[in-house]
Amino acid sequence: MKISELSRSSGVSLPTVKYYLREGLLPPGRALGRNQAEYGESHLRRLRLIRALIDVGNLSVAGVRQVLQAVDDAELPGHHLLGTAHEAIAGSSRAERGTPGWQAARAEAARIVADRGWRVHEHAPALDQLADAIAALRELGQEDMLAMVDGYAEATERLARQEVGLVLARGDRAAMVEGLVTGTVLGEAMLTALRRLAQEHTSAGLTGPA
Amino acid sequence: MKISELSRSSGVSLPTVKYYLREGLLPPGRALGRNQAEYGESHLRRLRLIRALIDVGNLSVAGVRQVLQAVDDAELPGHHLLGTAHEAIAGSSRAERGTPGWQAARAEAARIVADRGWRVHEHAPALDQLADAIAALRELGQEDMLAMVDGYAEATERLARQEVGLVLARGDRAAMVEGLVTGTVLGEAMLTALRRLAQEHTSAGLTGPA
DNA sequence: GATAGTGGATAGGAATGCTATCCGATGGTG
DNA sequence: CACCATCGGATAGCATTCCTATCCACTATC
Repeated sequence: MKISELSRSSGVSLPTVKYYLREGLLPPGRALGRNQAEYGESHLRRLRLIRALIDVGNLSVAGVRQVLQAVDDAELPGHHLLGTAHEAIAGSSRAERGTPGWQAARAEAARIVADRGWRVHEHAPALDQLADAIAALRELGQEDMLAMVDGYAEATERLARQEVGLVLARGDRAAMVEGLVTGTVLGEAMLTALRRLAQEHTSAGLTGPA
Repeated sequence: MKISELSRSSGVSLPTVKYYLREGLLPPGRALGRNQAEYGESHLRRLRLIRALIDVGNLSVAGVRQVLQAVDDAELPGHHLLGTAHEAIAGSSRAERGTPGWQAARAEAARIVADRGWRVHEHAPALDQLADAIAALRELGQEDMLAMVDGYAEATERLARQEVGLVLARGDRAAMVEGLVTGTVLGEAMLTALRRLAQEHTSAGLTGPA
């Protein structure tokens, strides 16, 4: 198919498709001439993945590129792909790191993980994010909220087992890789949406009107 | 304290403090003269909250303003405050809504919530976000990931009970309001960070090296 | 009474994510 | 085989967001 059809059937405007091509999110089509190229189903599929990551996953264009490069790297072990996805999701935190308070929070994050017996990369971006949140709670004098950490950890551990199991249940590597990325990013979107709904339901039941 | 001291002790640059004042995130200080004003502990506290919402919670300045207005509205019932916080977090989704596929996903989201017996506002932004994720998964041919929804819902329901309980355990309204906001926003940050760590641990155990 | 700092206003700037326009080449259409 | 839409490729512009810089007249303080 030509670029205009790719644009039409994906719902992404033509200038935007060109932009994604420029940015290397979308691989170039098969060149038919100096100014003609053909795009296939894989391009359409890729375009949909890009939109899902940007629209639903709130990834930046740079983050998407990072993820897709990892997806396309056939050599990369699945485990590293997950790390790449996490880095891309994480984006660049604006939080102040390096202050004594943050360092303490960071150590606390490492201890929480170690106490659970979780083996994670010591430079995992999620450790820093956890430290960001802990440091912020302490700074705001909301340390009682830290009591939730255990509950969060237990819940996420159980969920991670299901998620990883689901991805591994797929046969081939390509499907697993896509499942890993979508599961990580879109799963997070589902989880946070459901959390908000559960909060609303619970708080309505306890504090709101009938 | 004067504005420069407020800037110094909060770690927020002076032009940025002025910017937050302009934007109405930070209430003006008590005017001492034509060009002097005094700021108190409450300003420092508010400034820290602003930074936490922006840095850790990834809220936009507009979202922070929305949340803070609700926080300051002493009349607003707690339940509505939660809704405001959710709206501010949600931001403006770029996802395509209104397509038949999305409408179906939206109906599915409503059914999931109804099946659980959750009573939520029918226009809750989180319902749309859930629909965004469901629609994206379907469009990408990853419907097997939808099997996770039950697990997510159950986990978030249990967590929400703990969270709401924790906030209600506080005595006065002001503390509850702040706890609600920080619990919603920073709790989400903690939950997602822990989810990533749990995923990394689990996937390492199953697919990675010892 | 110099000087540093103040509130207030306005302008500038970097990053992000597109969108618009121009170009010359080409492909299908009649 | 002429024509006009469309193509790829490139460059420029634009809207938004979140600050940052500069200027100003004034004032508290040393």
